[in-house]
Amino acid sequence: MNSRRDKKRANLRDVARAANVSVATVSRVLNSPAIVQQDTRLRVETAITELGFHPSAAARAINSGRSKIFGALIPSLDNDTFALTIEAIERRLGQFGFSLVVATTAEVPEQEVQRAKELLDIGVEGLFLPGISHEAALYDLLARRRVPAIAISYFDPGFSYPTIGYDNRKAARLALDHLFELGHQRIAVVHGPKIHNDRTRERIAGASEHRKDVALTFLETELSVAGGATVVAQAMAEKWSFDAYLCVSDVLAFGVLFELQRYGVAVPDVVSVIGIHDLPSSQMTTPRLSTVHLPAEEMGQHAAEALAQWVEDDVVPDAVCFECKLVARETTARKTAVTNSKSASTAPKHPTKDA
Amino acid sequence: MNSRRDKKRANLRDVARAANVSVATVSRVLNSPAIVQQDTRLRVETAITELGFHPSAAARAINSGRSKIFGALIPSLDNDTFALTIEAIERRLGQFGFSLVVATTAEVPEQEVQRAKELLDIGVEGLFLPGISHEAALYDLLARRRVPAIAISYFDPGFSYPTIGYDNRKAARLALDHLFELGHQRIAVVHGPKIHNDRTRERIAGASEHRKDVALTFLETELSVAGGATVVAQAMAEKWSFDAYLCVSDVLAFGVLFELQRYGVAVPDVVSVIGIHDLPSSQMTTPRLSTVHLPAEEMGQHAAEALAQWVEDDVVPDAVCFECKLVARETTARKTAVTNSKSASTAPKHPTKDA
DNA sequence: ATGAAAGCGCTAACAG
DNA sequence: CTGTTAGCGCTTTCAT
Repeated sequence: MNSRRDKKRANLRDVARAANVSVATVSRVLNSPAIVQQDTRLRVETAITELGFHPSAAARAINSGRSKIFGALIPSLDNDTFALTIEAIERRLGQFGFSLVVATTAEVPEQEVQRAKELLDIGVEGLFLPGISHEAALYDLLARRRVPAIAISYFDPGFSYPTIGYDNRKAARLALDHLFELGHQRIAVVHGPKIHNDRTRERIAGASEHRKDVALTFLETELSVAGGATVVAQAMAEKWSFDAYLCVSDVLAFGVLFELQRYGVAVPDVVSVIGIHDLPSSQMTTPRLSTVHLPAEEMGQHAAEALAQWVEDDVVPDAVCFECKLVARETTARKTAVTNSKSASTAPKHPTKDA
Repeated sequence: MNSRRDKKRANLRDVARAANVSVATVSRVLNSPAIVQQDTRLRVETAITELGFHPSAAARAINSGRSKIFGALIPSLDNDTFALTIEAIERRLGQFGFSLVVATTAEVPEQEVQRAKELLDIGVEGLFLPGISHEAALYDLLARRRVPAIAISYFDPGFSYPTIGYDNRKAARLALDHLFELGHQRIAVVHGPKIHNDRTRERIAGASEHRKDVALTFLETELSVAGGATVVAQAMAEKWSFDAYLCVSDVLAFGVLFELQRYGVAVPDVVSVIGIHDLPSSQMTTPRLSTVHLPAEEMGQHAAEALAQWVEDDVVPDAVCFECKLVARETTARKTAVTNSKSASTAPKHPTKDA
């Protein structure tokens, strides 16, 4: 039978033989063509193309100890939260001759460790991790195997690994300040699970820091569009009344916005909604989502460069904090004096406890 | 200075020495533990853990000729079109001990070839490609290097590589039939660039096949939410009047829906909108998007299994066509007898030419 | 059941 | 400038 693996690839020796040179010379035209004589080089090059020779990455890796592969451990590609950043990383990495293996962890810590092991086993030279709160086992692994890692989407200059991200507290503060300035007082802070997600925790903390006269109600839900919708459905059912929803992630804001509209609550006339992230889709909702812009692609690019330089030149990257800034679009507006809402919230009872 | 690369990892020899056995034995406990005696195995195993030994993937690859890595060439991770599928592939692949390197091509053919080369150079054992229309250079590459590849999101049992996907024509036909049955006659078919995208072409073809009494206007735009919005903006400006928008991709449908709403055009009362794909977000818009469901994750899983089996057992996978089915939600409704639209379309002029 | 030794495809001294 | 020769870390006969 004619298997795919019938004839084997040409190797250095084959090329050397065909070009009548030594393997070393072939290796040279591959790696430093400049130092080999014009005609020998040409001879070798034709031999290479004629034999359809391609150097084996494995063999190269075994010698150099370098795989030229990085790994990224992310919860999911589903919601756009990491997709943009991953793509930015991948693109930039390509320019450095690195490839990226993506491993999704579904935000399950044990799976994260497991996947990290697999990545290290295939020989990745470094890792991108979201945030800094991970299993001790993960950090043990990294330390033992001396694998460089960069925490992204998070900033903490004091952390043992470089963090390249944004000030998540500030992002939340910007959003809250905006709502406050518009006169909103009773604000629902919608967020995903705090556990295993330091970005979420930081943003919640940022909102909490706000010392002014606002009543904050923290509502935890699944980190998804559906999760955002759930929160609103609950608020309507319980007849909670909020001036505004501060969604700690755009993804949640989408769900909140859509569900409010489903209930016929006018946004922003009756209720304001703001997110954090500025995903591409946030410009496309109706009304367009107000949010805090996180420079995710810029961050991805920088993280890629930083990790590449780290393993290439052994320079440990500095922590970097990218500025986030308010993007006030159409889902936030000044609070109207009288709440002449056609919404279901008839009893403006204010909840005081987390859901 | 204390570089990261100071002390080197333990290797087989180190373990062998520590356990007082030969390297062959260590290799055996690694690969076929059953055939080595209980106590020697234990001795070796403790040595392994004590030295923190981890086999080098590169060395293993060089011997086996197997990298246990696949590659995926996709246009982008940005819009969700491939994100779900990629994630499904990645997950399933993990269970087979394979990793996935993702390379994005921005739908630029030359870049696709370039990225494919890079993937092959790092030694991927197989490739996932969207659809079947790619540069001849890409197929040359695959043929010359004898790399298995599976075309996804597309179905053509006669194609030289296995296709695992859906009947894109049928998907479009389902959508169009639905609109027709609701009484819509003047239909805008919104699609991304036909060039380099056979899914788009097939869906357009599927819509065109419809032999009944409908007036189809094909509108090409960028394949993005913004692209969908653009089409509507243009239609409003030109005062084109459509009963319905058949968007060949949910992504476009989002843009169309949002922009119609921005213009105050009631969906579905005045205009119906339908997409194709059934992305997660399509359940979350207001009103919820009618669409044709494409089982993207199922497909991804199957493609992953198929490619894994192909390289493991040398069985060329069969082409598989996953069923797509109409999901009539809230953006499509029966055409009202009188078009009492509050939209800007005052002159129901019907365009006859592509934009 | 275990060991010795020959590679796998390539890089990197070291000679010349 | 080019060739010779050790390896890199592991798998795999082939003996024992």
